[in-house]
Amino acid sequence: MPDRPKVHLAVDAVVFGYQPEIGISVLLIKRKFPPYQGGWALPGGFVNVDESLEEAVTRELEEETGIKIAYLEQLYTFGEPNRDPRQRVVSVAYFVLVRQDIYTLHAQTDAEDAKWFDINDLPNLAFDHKLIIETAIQRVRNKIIYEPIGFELLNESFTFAELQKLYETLLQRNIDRGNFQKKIKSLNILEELKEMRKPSGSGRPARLYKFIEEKYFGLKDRGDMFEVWVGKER
Amino acid sequence: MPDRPKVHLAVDAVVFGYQPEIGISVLLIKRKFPPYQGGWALPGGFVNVDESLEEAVTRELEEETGIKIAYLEQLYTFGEPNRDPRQRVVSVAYFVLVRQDIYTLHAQTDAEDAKWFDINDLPNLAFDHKLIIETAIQRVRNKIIYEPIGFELLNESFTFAELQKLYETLLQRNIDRGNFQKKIKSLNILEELKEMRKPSGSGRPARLYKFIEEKYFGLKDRGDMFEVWVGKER
DNA sequence: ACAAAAGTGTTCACAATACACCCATGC
DNA sequence: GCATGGGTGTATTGTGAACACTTTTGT
Repeated sequence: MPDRPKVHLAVDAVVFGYQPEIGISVLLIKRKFPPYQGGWALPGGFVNVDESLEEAVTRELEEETGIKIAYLEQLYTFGEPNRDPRQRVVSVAYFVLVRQDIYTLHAQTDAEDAKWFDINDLPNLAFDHKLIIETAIQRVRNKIIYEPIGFELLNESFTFAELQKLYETLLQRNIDRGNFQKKIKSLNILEELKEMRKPSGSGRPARLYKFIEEKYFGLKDRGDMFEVWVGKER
Repeated sequence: MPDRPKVHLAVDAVVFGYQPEIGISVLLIKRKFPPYQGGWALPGGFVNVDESLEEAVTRELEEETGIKIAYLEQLYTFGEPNRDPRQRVVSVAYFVLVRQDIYTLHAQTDAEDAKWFDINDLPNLAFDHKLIIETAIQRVRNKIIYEPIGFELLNESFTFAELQKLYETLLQRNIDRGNFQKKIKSLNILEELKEMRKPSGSGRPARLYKFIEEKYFGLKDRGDMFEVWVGKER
């Protein structure tokens, strides 16, 4: 193999979290070194020669933020020659979903170093990281319609109202309550729990449900689709 | 930035072609150098420091096969540490569609070096290229349902029968003739030509159509989907 | 009792499906 | 005329969408 200048390989992670009151957030870190020193950027870093790409992402996330991954998927590889001002760096971007209940980690983490940002209120970003985040948002919005990845953003048990609100946030549209419930129930991928969620004010308590991954794989194998339809409402 | 061992970056292309009598084929090259010398592999090669990933794919395809690209899309990045037996090579895979009418190029090309293979009858492949091809086939099958990429595999003008046969081949199912025609026509992305295609044997001549990209973008912007439905037939 | 939120049932419209029928050509 | 493939029309069925109604809680 001829000796030639080498291209550096990095991984970056777009980590999504969800809070009902806030919406979808992305985890960003403040850079300690140039370029873009002191600026906000995606967590990530260079790949070691002996680790897989997924291992590299997981390691970097652990090192920089201590986050727990609920779902990890390769997003896209960004390789424009000038995306890093100093040298040629190609970055394999991943997107990550984390659960609500461990979302509070950002409080434990050094707030100067790692912070959640509402996806509708992002700061200026280093490199092409704005483009990467936009790509990730698109992907999640598309994917949530035909694959049950939304559950990875909620607690293990959740109510229909919570699930619906997540979908409404992601899809940016209102969904009919009754139809949503019937549709999801017809997919038979949820387990009905005995517990209920007490309402904050008045109102009937809501039943809690749990996503059962095995049931979904059954669906998939039979060729049936998940397909949370795209309601016309609003 | 710390000095560290470098990862090599390559691109590979899964080039798809289509012939009604044969089906979907993939373009492979016979390797001239180790590893896997003399074995069949995807066209591809290392990325230069000053070129984008797409430029690298295009250049390598030009160099190795002289093919003309109708559609190019990034597929996935394969980065398992041992996918190349000698050193760490991460490969960004692309899939490419080429048109029927230039498909005959493979005859001009040195038959010892580059050849089309029916996707149902592939030889042993170097590296993890079998996995890459399988991933590409999956992607094309999914994508053809909701994006009009099928046209890139046909001539510029085509009949409904030809289009339908392509879809039946890709989706591996029979489609009702009348419903298919109505569905595609309702999308309003085709231009009706004056010419007809003379039948090979007996039968009524078929009208020729042309795909108009601008019309499709109109659809997309309005939020309407392309959505070649998945008929239940067969 | 009333408000509020959860959950179920009912109706309507439209689109996918199946399939019948007509059209244009070769032999 | 008949076979062959192209093209259009139509009845049926299934499902999304809208919305009304019932249930269970807090105040």
